[in-house]
Amino acid sequence: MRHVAIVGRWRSSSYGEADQPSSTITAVREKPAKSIGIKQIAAAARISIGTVDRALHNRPGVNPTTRNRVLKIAESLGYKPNLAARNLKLNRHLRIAVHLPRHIASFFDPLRSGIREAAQATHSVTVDLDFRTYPHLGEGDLKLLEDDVGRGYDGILMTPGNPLLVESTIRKFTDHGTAVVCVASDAPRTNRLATVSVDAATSGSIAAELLGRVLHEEGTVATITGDLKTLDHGEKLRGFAAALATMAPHLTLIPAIESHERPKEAYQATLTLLKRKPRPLGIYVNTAISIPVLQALEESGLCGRVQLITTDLFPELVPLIESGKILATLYQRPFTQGKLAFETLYRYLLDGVQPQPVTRLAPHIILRSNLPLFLDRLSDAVEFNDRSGFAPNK
Amino acid sequence: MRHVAIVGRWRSSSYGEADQPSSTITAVREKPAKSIGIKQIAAAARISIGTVDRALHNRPGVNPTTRNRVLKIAESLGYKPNLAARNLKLNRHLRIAVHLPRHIASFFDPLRSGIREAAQATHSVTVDLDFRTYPHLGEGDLKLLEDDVGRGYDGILMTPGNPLLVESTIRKFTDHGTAVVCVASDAPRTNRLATVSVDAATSGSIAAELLGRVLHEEGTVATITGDLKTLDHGEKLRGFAAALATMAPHLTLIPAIESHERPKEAYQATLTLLKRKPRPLGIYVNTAISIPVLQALEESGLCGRVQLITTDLFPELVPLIESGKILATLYQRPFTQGKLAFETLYRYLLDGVQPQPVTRLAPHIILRSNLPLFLDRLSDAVEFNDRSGFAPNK
DNA sequence: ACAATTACCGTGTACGTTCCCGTTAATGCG
DNA sequence: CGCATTAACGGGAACGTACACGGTAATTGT
Repeated sequence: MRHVAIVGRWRSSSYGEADQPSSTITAVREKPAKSIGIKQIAAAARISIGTVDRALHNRPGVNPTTRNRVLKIAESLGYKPNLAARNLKLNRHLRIAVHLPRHIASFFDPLRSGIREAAQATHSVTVDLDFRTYPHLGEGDLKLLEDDVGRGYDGILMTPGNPLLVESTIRKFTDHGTAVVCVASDAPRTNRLATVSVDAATSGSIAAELLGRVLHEEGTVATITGDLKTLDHGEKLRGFAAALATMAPHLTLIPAIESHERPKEAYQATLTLLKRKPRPLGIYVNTAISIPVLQALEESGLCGRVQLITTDLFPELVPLIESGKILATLYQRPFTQGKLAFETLYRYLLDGVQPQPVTRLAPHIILRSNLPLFLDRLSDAVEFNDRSGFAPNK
Repeated sequence: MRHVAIVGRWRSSSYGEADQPSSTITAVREKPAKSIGIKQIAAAARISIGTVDRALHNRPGVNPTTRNRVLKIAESLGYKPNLAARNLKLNRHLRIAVHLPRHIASFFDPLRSGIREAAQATHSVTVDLDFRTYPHLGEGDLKLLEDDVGRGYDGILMTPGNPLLVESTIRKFTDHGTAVVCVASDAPRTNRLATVSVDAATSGSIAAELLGRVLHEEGTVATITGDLKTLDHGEKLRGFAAALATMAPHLTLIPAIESHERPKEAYQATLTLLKRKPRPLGIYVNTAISIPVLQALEESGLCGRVQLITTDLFPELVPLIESGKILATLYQRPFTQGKLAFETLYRYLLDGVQPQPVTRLAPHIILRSNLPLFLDRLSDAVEFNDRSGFAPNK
């Protein structure tokens, strides 16, 4: 596919540049140039707009000589296609299914909001969003997915629970021409178009570095993880262990404790953990189920004495961070993840932009000092503004 | 101004919800409903599209009875205006001037990129971006601004150097109908529409909290600031001092040292600072001019022994973070700031959405462990993709 | 030589809105 | 009653593009 190198619309002027007289700033025009379109090109080339259209889009049936002439003129005139007209003509609507678990709501609700926000910001194309919800990661998701295979969606957004099981389903989607974008977790070695997630290994590394910086004495640290079947949790632990070895050699790691996302298990595990000798100096909880851990700490009277790093942000954590009982929490930015995932899918479907396969964003390190900046995100479950805006002007 | 409550296009279905039979998922339609427009409303109401248009937009010349009827029908049919068609008809182009200093390039270049990216993502409306550049914050910016007052811009993006001086200029712009959005720094108590910036006070607080957590012994910490005339730097110091008092009472603050953004001054100041007794345990550099500070530390052989927190991210800092000579740097996310500032201005100009006056984003805390995730942003000075995308399909 | 094929190009319509102008019917006033 | 005024509405052109279709000239076959 050929492209004309279109000169952008950006003009710039300088002031006080040695090699560029400041008089150049008078060169800016008062009124924007009459926007030039396919018609103006046709007039300049003395041909019809149909030919211009064919030439610009590399469609067959146009003489290579005239095509080049058109491309030249288009470039010299600074032609930029009117996207409103284009989108109006080929009246597209995108149909996108969104498959996400209900729990943990503090994470997936804002993720959904991010998707909605991005979809709403989409001017000029109507987007149909179909939200599908299932109880937990890896519980009933496959069945729900399979139901949508034949429905002719343009794309779907999903969080793969067990990457191995969804592979064939993803293939079915792509075979039907449906683009699949993973969000919040990856399903590598599948046909998925792209993945947007927080870099899990880095989350673990940050936790290790923070603990290493704060804890000066020699000792042990522990991790409490959710379910090791999900790719993310294993990645976090690997990052944690690796960073601990290189950046905090004075701390040794107690083997990971798996809580299987059950509060009871997490609570019991923490209690037995605190009875160990020597008692761990720090704990890294890499799942959102951190409240039972804190409860166990509290009941043991060790709340201030064991440094704690948690994951995600939800209302119950706020007072604990404010009081210093939690050193830091690693915020996985669900809203941003959703927004980015949608934008990736959207640009692929509409502009054909092949996205980079994985987008890894940096988690936010939330401390006591920057906590206030994140509090507004907690209450925006319904922040979506549905006034569709009839009035265009004023 | 009246609005019809438009039902959104989002559908949702559940699985395994107790009070919602899973059979509801079969209710989704295979093909998207024929998108309904002003014409369909007219047909349903047995009137012409002209009247429908008038009714929907509260234009005069329509009987209140029929207007209400139209609004009812529009709502029941789930009418959503086709923005592409709208934007095509009222052929808008936005003209926006962007006034930013050239230095510090590591900050303002990505900020410009963010603006460009957001402007490019704007489908369906052509945006003219005029970049104006002046050497430094507060040097010649006013003159350049005044030149643009009468040019009829729809909006301008700027970084106020000295907030007091730009007040009258901003007023002139708004008097001419030009919306002003500040980015990276604020000009409070002026007519500016909105401000997008990193919360400076929080930056300072984070620095203090980190130092307080890492330094256990009693001692002193120092700050090296740029120019206290710019609002941001003062805010950072206030945040630093406040957080130090509440969260790290074992550390006492040495009065701020002003470097006036000159490397030489920063270098000298650091040298004399290091000769003090007791020697400071930590230093917070709240401006991007941190290299001279590091040089002074290096020459004094104290590089690992004094905890250092810097600001922003540029290539020279990378090895210093990797080697642990810098504890952390507070990244002000220029790209995101630019993108957000543009989006704010855009949504106001186009949709009339009154933005919230200040948007404060959280700075990223860059440590050694999460540094790799930020490295790609360093090389994207020319990441702007200028292929304007002729080919709509495929 | 003429017909058939092909390569190239012009024309027209539609997309959904906005907005101007024209039309109708009702009202006001002398 | 006749005419002007006005409220309420219909009709239609345009915005810039994509694309189907029809047309013309050039090329080929016999």
